[in-house]
Amino acid sequence: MLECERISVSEGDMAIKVLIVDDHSVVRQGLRMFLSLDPDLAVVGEAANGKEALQAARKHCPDVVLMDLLMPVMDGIAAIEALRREHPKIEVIALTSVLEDDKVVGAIRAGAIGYLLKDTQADELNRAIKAAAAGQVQLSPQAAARLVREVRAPEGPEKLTDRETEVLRLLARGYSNREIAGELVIGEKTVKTHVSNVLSKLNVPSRTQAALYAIRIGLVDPSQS
Amino acid sequence: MLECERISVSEGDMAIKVLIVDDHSVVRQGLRMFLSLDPDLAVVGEAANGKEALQAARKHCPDVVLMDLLMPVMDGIAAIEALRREHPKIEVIALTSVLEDDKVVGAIRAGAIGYLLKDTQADELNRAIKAAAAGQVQLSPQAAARLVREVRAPEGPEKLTDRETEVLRLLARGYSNREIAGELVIGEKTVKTHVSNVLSKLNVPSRTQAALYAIRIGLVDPSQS
DNA sequence: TTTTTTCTCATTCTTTTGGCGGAGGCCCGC
DNA sequence: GCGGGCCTCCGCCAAAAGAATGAGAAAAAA
Repeated sequence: MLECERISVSEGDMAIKVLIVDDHSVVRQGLRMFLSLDPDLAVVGEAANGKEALQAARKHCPDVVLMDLLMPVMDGIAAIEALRREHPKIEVIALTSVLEDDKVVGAIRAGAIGYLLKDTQADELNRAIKAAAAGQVQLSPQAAARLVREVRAPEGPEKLTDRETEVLRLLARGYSNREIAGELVIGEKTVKTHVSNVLSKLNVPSRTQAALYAIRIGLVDPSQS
Repeated sequence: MLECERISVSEGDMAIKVLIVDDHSVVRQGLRMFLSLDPDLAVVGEAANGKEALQAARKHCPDVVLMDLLMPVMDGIAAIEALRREHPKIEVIALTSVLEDDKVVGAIRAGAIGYLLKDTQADELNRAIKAAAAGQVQLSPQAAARLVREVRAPEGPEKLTDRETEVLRLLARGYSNREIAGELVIGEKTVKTHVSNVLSKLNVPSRTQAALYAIRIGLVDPSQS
């Protein structure tokens, strides 16, 4: 069903086909330059967001995908999931400029085999790609550190207590801590405690993301308010 | 940017293009019948909810939109706001079965030029559409009464610039200022300026509420993220 | 060509948020 | 009776967010 073009790689017969996904064309160009120095690698396509990445993957059938995580239209993590679901044989290396705890875990969980920072040296990047093509895990040391911390936390959004759910509900309607405190007739400090617990349990870094979570799971109706 | 199909109206050259938005296909059919009796009017499209309405508006570029207020997915008032923001030249007539105080005001504030009940007579409806196309206000007497009570609320969200909209879009996906800055390749200070402007223009006190607004008007899809 | 808008960045200051640790009271199940 | 979870609150502290204002540059509109 998924027809991949049978490209004849210009150099060598076994070059690793790489797809670059990043919303900044500058970055794409930069990566292309990096990778072109290695005859074992062949950049077969580029994409500016997750959606394009899926299309490009269908068309070019790469061995490895370099995927930025912060992108418009379709976020990198979502793209990784979709990509892996559709093409289990394609390995994905997540590539970001900043190291974010939740992103690391999210990317790995979504199916990435590697996680590198954009300031990675050219040769390290090349090695990582080759490792990925061989199905070997390749993490930047920092990313690995973040990961182990999470690994032993078997994860899965923990259950919220009744009170926490209530706080989340108000939070997701745009209430400030003070307003929530007023509404629930408790102290603002208490609210902060609850909010902190909610953020930690949901594993999100900010109240806005907690609000988005609440909306996603239907805790609140965004059109009401 | 927004290309509208250059349709050649079957009858007459200056027929008023009307878009019907209602979640009940029966109602849509009924309205279509009503309006087809008048050669000056041409129904160019239908939509079942706010989101479809936005798409349909982009595609068909109507002169007047008949908008039901009670709809799933995207509420009518939110749709009016989004529609008016995107196409200031399109006039919207709110159409409901029941008269509700807050809905009237909300609809007008959102940018509707008219407010009619669904039991309106065919000829009155036609007149209202023509009036709306000419930029004239047309309210049902009852609606007018409710409105005057509320009249002096000089609100109305100001228009966001392209950049501000972009910032809002990211903000509504839970991005921090720093992340937005990284994504747009600008300084964090600049992002803060934009965010401040957005909050001020939307008249909301926090980024979370701005995010909720963005979701309400369909700027972002909460299920993606 | 002016004028206006937009985008950019900066500084300063206040408020809000969020993390971390501790603590007392309460109720429930073992 | 005794842990354990839950709710409540406290303080301290660092980071983030937000308001207010100014200002240069580029682009668009007049």
